[in-house]
Amino acid sequence: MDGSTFAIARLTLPEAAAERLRTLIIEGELAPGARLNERELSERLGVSRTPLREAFRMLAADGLLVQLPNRGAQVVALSRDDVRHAFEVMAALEGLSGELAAARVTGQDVEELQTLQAEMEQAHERHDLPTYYRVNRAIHERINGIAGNPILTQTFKTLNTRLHALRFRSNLVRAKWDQAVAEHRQMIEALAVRDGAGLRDILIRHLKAKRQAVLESMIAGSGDAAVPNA
Amino acid sequence: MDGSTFAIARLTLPEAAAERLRTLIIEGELAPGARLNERELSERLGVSRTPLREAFRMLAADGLLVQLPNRGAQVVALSRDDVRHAFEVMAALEGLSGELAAARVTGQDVEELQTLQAEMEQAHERHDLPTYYRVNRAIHERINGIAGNPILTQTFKTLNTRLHALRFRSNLVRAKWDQAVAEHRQMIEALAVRDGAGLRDILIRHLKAKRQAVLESMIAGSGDAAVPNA
DNA sequence: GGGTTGCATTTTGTATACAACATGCCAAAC
DNA sequence: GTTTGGCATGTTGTATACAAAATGCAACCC
Repeated sequence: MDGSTFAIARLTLPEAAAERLRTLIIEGELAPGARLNERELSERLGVSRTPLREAFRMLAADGLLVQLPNRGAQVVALSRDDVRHAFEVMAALEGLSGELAAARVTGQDVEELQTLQAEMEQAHERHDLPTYYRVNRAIHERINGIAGNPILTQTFKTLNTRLHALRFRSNLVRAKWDQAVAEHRQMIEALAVRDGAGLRDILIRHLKAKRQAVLESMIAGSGDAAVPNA
Repeated sequence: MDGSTFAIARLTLPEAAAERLRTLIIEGELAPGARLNERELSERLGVSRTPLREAFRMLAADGLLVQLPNRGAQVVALSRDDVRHAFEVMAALEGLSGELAAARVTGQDVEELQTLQAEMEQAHERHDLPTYYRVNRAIHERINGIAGNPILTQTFKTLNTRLHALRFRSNLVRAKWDQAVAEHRQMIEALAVRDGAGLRDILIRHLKAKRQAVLESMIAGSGDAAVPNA
């Protein structure tokens, strides 16, 4: 047996703190560029500074925070270039994911995806954005899972989390939404016939549209970030 | 001015500790699967447990350690599947790197790379393995730099560091060495004529050969790791 | 007045004491 | 003989005290 199949997930305190902070960052409670005071935050979270600092390290590894020596942590402010670069890498990874998934997909996988797709289209029709996002995410995670490469999944997830800190969800315009739903249908069709190259292309196109949406949601500006993020 | 141009690099204590541990792991001083006792290690490194724990978090993010709740940290033991997965992702990233580099390369870049290539071939001829590795690494970093995508560079580096923990350097056989040098020459030729697709293919082939070498250097076994690494 | 220097305050960095948890052993019960 | 429960020991987890560094302010000098 797996051995960890029945293990109950116990979140350590630093993990829990990191999770909470991640939410606060993604929801914009902690704004990009904001400096995080350790004492204040530890009181707000009801945790002492030691586990909080470990949480900082984890988030810094995720790219959500930057830590400056003797000057603490601040929330990253992604530049337009950062977004472009992240999407460039994510496109390559999605492409790989598509090829692998097409090679390994089973009939049952396709059925499950078609169910999800139907669910998503219903949400689309009744303008249920939250459900749409949830199912959308589920579909992508499913395809990633079919690809069967945990390192790929994890690498992709890290980049994705970083971008989520931008909170670009808000302004999804109708035309793009329609397009995204259509692309999703194409994905599953490509998967069903195991067309790896085709799926690859669709995923990359899909991601390019997403990048465009993210960039448009960002206020205009140069490629400079408000905060160093390397 | 840049502002940080004259800044002297001060390594924080956790960073320094992480760096030292990274070396110890890569050089095999700390064997895969080994459990790291905090008190003992902190004494050996002359550092208290607090910064050491932050170093652990950093290395865990790099994928060099796994941290089990209430059971401390252990050095990861990569399975053959892990290696396969990592190379799959790295190949996709290298391919992207090649395409981007071909699109952005300048004449000066090519000249510099040709100098490095000559240096490498000399090292190859006099069987100077350490120099070969150093220049080899420099060339790859150079190409990665030309691609001009810091996120790509960093993602790649992380995966590379992970694999280095395997210490596969030792058994490089003659035939493979010759082949690697030849492939390097092809890379630079492809770059010189801005053949992105060509460079992409060469880099991916190059990486596949490397993967093969790494897998052969690992003792035979199933895909299972001695230590959970997710 | 503009600039610099030194001090007070705030904040981060490190060490360490204490608490919680895991592990191995031994004895007792079945 | 095997299993279970409790205990002793060691190791990790957390809080906190103290040290070091950065920051802001005010006095001082030119």
